[in-house]
Amino acid sequence: MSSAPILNQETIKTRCTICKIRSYSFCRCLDEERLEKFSKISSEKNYTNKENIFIQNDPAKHLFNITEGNVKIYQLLDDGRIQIIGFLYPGDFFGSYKNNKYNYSAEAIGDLKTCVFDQKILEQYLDENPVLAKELLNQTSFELTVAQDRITVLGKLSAIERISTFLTNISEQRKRIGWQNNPISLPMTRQDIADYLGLTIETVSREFSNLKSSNLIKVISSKQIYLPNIDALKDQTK
Amino acid sequence: MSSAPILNQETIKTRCTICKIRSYSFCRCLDEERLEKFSKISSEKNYTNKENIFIQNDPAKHLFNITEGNVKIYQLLDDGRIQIIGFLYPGDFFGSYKNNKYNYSAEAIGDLKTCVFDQKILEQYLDENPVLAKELLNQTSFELTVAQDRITVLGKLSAIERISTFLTNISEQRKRIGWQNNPISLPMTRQDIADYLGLTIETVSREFSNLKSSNLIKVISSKQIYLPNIDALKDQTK
DNA sequence: TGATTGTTTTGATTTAGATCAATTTTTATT
DNA sequence: AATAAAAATTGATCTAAATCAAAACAATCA
Repeated sequence: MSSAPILNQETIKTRCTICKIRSYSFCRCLDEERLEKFSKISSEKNYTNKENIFIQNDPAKHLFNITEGNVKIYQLLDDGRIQIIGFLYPGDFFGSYKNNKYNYSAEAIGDLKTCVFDQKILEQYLDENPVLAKELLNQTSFELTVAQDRITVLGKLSAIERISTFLTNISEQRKRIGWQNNPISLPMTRQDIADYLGLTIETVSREFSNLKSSNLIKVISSKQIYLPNIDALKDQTK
Repeated sequence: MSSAPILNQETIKTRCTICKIRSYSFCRCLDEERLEKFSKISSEKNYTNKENIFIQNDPAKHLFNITEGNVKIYQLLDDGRIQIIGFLYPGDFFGSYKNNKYNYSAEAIGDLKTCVFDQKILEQYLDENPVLAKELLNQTSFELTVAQDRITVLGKLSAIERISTFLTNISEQRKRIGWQNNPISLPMTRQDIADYLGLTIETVSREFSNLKSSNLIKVISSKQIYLPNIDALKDQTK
């Protein structure tokens, strides 16, 4: 019986060491030794398409890290209007590591695997491992610049500019995490894209058609888009 | 001659200990002893109305903390369109503590006093004082939620909703830092408000007039607004 | 004090994107 | 393969906010 916890420990240790997204996730700053401890304070949790991970204003108890799949985070207004704050990909974290409530709702797009941390335990771990606090600060600062860029997109860009920006950004994000960046796969629906860009589904659809007729995109399938001329597409983004 | 550096040191120490905004700024987490060291790695720098503190894409060398006055941070598109990312008030920090370039431009609104940190020196200090790293992480996380809320404002709210949200947010921010929260002073111009809310100056002006005729605001002077019924104004924000 | 300049307001017109309404296409189910 | 359900596209019309234009108001200064 005494071997059981050790086996378990080994299994947990393995989870982090074999994790495919570690190299571009916030845990990349931890060495082998620290990682072993870190494995123990996290656990795996999976979700299926459209499953809610948490909703806005819930008491914030967890921080999540995507290991596989995609997430949309969004805010709902009381009259039903929705604004998608962001689409998240493997290596991205979401939830809250500190605040008392979640600032947005989170929903799985397709099958999703996450690595979950209890907020309080993570905070303790941060105190003992300042290097992780600094890395989280780095990543949060980067998230902030992304959010600021989005403010400009929503405040100032036209529909065609928003969509061109969206497509080129996705292509760049794919390149960053070492995925195929052309053609790009769009895991979200056209409605999601509309709710992300502050447009209606009809406008998104029309602008996709326009880009298609100007040969700036090639719609392989509605969720597989080839960008024959990324530079020309970038010119559309102003 | 040997007394000069000591005097200087005393002066610098005094600067932090007598600082009026410390209680709501990121340095609030430091004790007396640490604060003394902290004083030495920062310096004071002042600006006048419309003076640029830095511009977007400049190599990021400094982090600034507002001790007195207001700042607008903004992004410029190449065709001259402008989006104001945020208006900053005493206790707010801006610039960059890590990234290689500034993500926005920063300009003084009126007379401005700042506390300036060299990025590299601050980063060293963070390594030695994890408590400050955690506090910066907390504040940056909060900034991120503010930016996310702004994404929803710009993506989904109508003109009248944006302006009502803007006014009630300012009132709440004033309350938070212990200032007069009604009437509120608006240090920025109507054009600035338009560029902040993704609207034109004409639309801002018209909606101010509408709020005036529905008795939801009282324009004491163009930059002094009284909110006779904040709850009713909040209803406008949806 | 009046002249000049900058800021804000108000009015008339235009337009980008929303809304309303069908189709068409894709995906899932039996 | 046929059917149903969901997602995406296309067309016609409408509208909130932009644009264009002018006047009113406020601040600065010689």
